Amino acid sequence: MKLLSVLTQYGTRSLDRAFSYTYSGNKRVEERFRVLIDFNGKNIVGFVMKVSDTNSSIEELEEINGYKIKEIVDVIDVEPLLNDSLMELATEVSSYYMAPLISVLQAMLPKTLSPKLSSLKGPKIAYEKWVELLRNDETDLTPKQIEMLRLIASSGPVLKKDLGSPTVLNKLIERNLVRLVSKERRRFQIPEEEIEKGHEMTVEQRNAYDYILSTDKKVILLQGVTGSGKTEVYLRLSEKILNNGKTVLMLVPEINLTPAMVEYFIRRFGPKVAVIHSELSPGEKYDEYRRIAKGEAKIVVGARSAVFAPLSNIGLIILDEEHVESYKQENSPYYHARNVAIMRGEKEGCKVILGSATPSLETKARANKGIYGFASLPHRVNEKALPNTSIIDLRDRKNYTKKSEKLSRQLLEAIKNNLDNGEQTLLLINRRGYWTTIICPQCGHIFKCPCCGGSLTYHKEDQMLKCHHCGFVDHYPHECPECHSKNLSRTGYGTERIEKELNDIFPGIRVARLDSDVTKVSTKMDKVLKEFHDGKYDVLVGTEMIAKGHDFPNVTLACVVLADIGLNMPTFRASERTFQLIAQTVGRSGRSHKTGVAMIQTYNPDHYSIALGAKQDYEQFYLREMQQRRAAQYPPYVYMFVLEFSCSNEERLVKVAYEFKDLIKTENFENVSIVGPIIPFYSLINGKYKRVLLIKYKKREGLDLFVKNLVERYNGKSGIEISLDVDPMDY
DNA sequence: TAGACCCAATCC
DNA sequence: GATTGGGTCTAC
Repeated sequence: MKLLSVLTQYGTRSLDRAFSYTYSGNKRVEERFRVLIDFNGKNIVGFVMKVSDTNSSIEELEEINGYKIKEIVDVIDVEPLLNDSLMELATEVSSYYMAPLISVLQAMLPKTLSPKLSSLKGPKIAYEKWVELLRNDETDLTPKQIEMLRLIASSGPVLKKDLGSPTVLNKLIERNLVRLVSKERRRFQIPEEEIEKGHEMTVEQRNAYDYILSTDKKVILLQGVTGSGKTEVYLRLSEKILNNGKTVLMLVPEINLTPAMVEYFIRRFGPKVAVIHSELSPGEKYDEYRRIAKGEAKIVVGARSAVFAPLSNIGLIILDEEHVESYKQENSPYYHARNVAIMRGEKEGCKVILGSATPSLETKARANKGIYGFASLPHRVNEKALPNTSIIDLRDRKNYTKKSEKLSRQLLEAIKNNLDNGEQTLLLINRRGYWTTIICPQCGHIFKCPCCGGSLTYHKEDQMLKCHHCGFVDHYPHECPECHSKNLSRTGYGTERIEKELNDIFPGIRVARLDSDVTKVSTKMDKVLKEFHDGKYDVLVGTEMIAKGHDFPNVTLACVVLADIGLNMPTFRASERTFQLIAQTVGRSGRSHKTGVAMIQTYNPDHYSIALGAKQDYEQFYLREMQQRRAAQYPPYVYMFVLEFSCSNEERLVKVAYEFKDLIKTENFENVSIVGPIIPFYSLINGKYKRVLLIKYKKREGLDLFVKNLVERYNGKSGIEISLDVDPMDY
């Protein structure tokens, strides 16, 4: 009889431990298999951590351990889900982020392999039948049979369904000339692109390439301005690594937003590439996962979760646009792919490249300190000058015309100019919708989301009020629910209204809009981008997503319509985000032969993130922002844990949050400060109040375990839920 | 006094 | 995460 140590599928802190089960059946069970277990009267999925043989009876085992032991219901897998190296990585991630191991495993594995009940009703492996040649002997065959045999002989294994007549085939099988083989069908096919040779590298690219290969630093920041050709360096390095017989892990922020990067890799490396894509069906994801695990794919291109791709023998990990926040998972286990990539690099003994035009302060600070290596590409490949950028002060009435309160005189002139010249314009407004605030001027009622208290935005397209925070949707109100006044005041604007305004001011203008409302239909994004690229529109209005990674040669004007939106966000990264957004948008203009123009409209023209963003002066921005971070004690000067307390009883919630704070304080950790309990921006969601404690520290040892134990002890008690986020992006 | 409701304990 | 059992509140 076998004794199994099993994690349950429940990713909660109180259950972050193994339970004992027995197995006396004759299926293969090993570590890292999923098993079906009866847990407290319910069948759920468990994950085997350990298997041992025992000669004792169940009764004896129960006697020794002091608890009942059940037999598992069934074995699910026929081979382990993870290799040693990934299992170690999971343990490390679980311990760094203080998250239950099972929740890390669930985040690592594709849906169909995940240790949870829902994975079992997912699609199974798709099989298809192939016909394989055994003996090429044409004696005594009819012409039909010979024809088929020749086809199989000349083209290798053939899909059964491609062969036609099954009677003819059956004769061949009967005579032992061919046989049927079942093979896993790959549902996802990489589009066939022509394999492309590399470009000649510039001197700068060559230097970066040589440095990266020769340095003994394990993590290297590759800082290159937009258009400096980081991609070619990635491709060349990948080529080199592949030639050495190793594999490459290429991480991008979001596949949909960086189709160009994927295409480059496919064009250069063809079928050696596996793409992990958010739009793949679960079956397709599973197929790609298997193809990687079996070693058929040598390069994996994918977003955040691809950092856990089952590649073996990794020679290089590249994380492009390392500053982008989508690398951080927003729910448990709250991991950051950059950090996990570095952990994995260490484990695999390979280098990790972090690429960006505007690196995160954390990364830049480490590069400056010499913890990371540093390579830079300071010039655009085609030696094209950066666009001519102006900041437009929206406080100054001189900058307005009668035509618009949102688009300045200078901007309208520039758009007009571009229309006349047949050149294209990019307008970035980092907010969706038509009206963003709706108030009753009679009684002061503000339309807010009943679930989370966020403000409701009116969307003209479907004439609905929407909450961008929690997804709540309501009909558009024609009167105030409190005083029934029909005269509602509507202010604030987003992408939809800029689109409308352009159409009003320039009759006949061809405007396309791109934001997450449009891209809900998954094919829409590609379509709009392609049409804009092909010149079917004069202007593209959109949110952040239009500023990322695209190359529009005919865009000679790029404008941030309201640069202040991000500045007012309640996070210590507000300036950093604003700078990045501006720098990125400016970089979209004038990418081919024509020199571009960029405009930044703002009410804070003197703010350093805006002034320096317009100049694309990263180094100055870095220095200024580091001073701010130091003064306010934020990363990278300190590390942070964020504890979010949530409870339907506000009084009790506040009490526990203070209690918690006091308990940590009495330990007198060195260089630890606790901010709060603070009332977060969204402080009431679905009837649950929220409070947040911010723990800032320099040395983690001791503090981490103390906090973790405290969370474990308090979580779930008195109806209070506590979530723990290590290295949070906000606050 | 039943049943609604809340909370803490338990799961191998 | 889901279930259970005990304690307390509440409506008739």
